[in-house]
Amino acid sequence: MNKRPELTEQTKRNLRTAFWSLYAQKPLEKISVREITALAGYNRGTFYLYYQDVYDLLNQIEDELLDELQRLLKERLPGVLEHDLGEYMSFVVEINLIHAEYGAVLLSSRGDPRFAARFKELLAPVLRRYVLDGKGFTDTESELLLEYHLAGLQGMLARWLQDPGRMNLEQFVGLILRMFTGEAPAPHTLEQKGEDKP
Amino acid sequence: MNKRPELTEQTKRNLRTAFWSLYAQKPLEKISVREITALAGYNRGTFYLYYQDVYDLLNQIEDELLDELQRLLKERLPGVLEHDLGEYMSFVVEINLIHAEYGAVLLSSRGDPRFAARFKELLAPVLRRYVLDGKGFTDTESELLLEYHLAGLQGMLARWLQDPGRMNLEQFVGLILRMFTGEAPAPHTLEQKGEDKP
DNA sequence: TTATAACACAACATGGTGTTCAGTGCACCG
DNA sequence: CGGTGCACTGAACACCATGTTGTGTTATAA
Repeated sequence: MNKRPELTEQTKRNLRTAFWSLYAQKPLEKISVREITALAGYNRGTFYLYYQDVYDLLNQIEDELLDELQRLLKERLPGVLEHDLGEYMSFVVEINLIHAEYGAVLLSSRGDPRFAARFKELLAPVLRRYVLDGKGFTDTESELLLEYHLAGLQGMLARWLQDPGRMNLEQFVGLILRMFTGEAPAPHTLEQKGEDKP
Repeated sequence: MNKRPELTEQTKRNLRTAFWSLYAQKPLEKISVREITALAGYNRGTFYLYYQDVYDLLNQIEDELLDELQRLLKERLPGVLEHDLGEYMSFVVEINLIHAEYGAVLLSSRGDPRFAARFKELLAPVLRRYVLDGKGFTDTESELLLEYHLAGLQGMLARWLQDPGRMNLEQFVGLILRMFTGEAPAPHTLEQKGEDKP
């Protein structure tokens, strides 16, 4: 089986594209296999050659995104300790910006809470180390504060992705770091635009 | 119609209880009307006398919770400005604790993102005023930071509700306020247990 | 006592699901 | 060329949930 990988990949991609154009419009539970294949121009049976059901299709999209995020992070930033948190978060945000079409939906309130949970799990180790470790928190305190930062970051990222044009990447990452460090509010360092060079 | 209000209310309650015991176990999309009525001991048609479908049932539960939350807040804390943020957040957390069985599920990663969004909208005005206003933030900055705090608060609350026994209410509210004020980490003031009396 | 609200029971058309299987067209390989 | 096999079609299948409807039964409120 799979003698023509490029053809099958194209078919899967077509189905995925069709699904996504529907998912961007309406909730998952109202999307049928019939609709997807009709939109993509395939027979309904073809869908089942590649996916078990609609949820499986969404899962595969999510898996790919998360895998790529993790892969890129490990590839370009091997050993987080050697880099600073700002560089790390910059890269996280950049990657999300590349796939903004997906992330903006999946992380939003119309999205999939399970995807958001997995996204947060991916960032948890870094935040734990940089934001919480060595600050003398109880285990319970750490866990709760970690959740605060993870959920907050995810929520703010989702909102920024809705319209990234309103604030540039450097300023946005600055906001993130400000929340991480618990710095006293000094927003005017952010208000000045331009002059991003160190 | 509705000549016997107490009976119909009991029936609706029975259906809701049956639904909830299913929702606590498995995702919404795998819960059928047949299951609910079978568990509650009614005919399937009875369900449609009171609810349009399963989503309608969930929505009614959510509406009731949010309405009660808003009602209690307005009733006991009329005019937020006259009270301090600590009192307000204490009360918010208390109310959530009362309905922990619902909130812990609805706000969790297994829950309903739309409910979480509505919950956040309810708290948005207070946070905006107390945490962000008058600090010189840009509109865009305010909106993003507000989302950070709302999402963070909601996430941390959801996690705390999973097992409220691990940290008492005062300490938990202390954590929340710490995040709001962006105070420099001084966790040891929280670590001391007991001595909750003022 | 009687009207009727609350609910049961059963049947219905509709539509999605997941599977199967014979058939078609195209690509690649000898 | 011509054969082999893969990707896909088309149609049918049984199954199940949906939402609705019509006809009952029962208990209670007036």
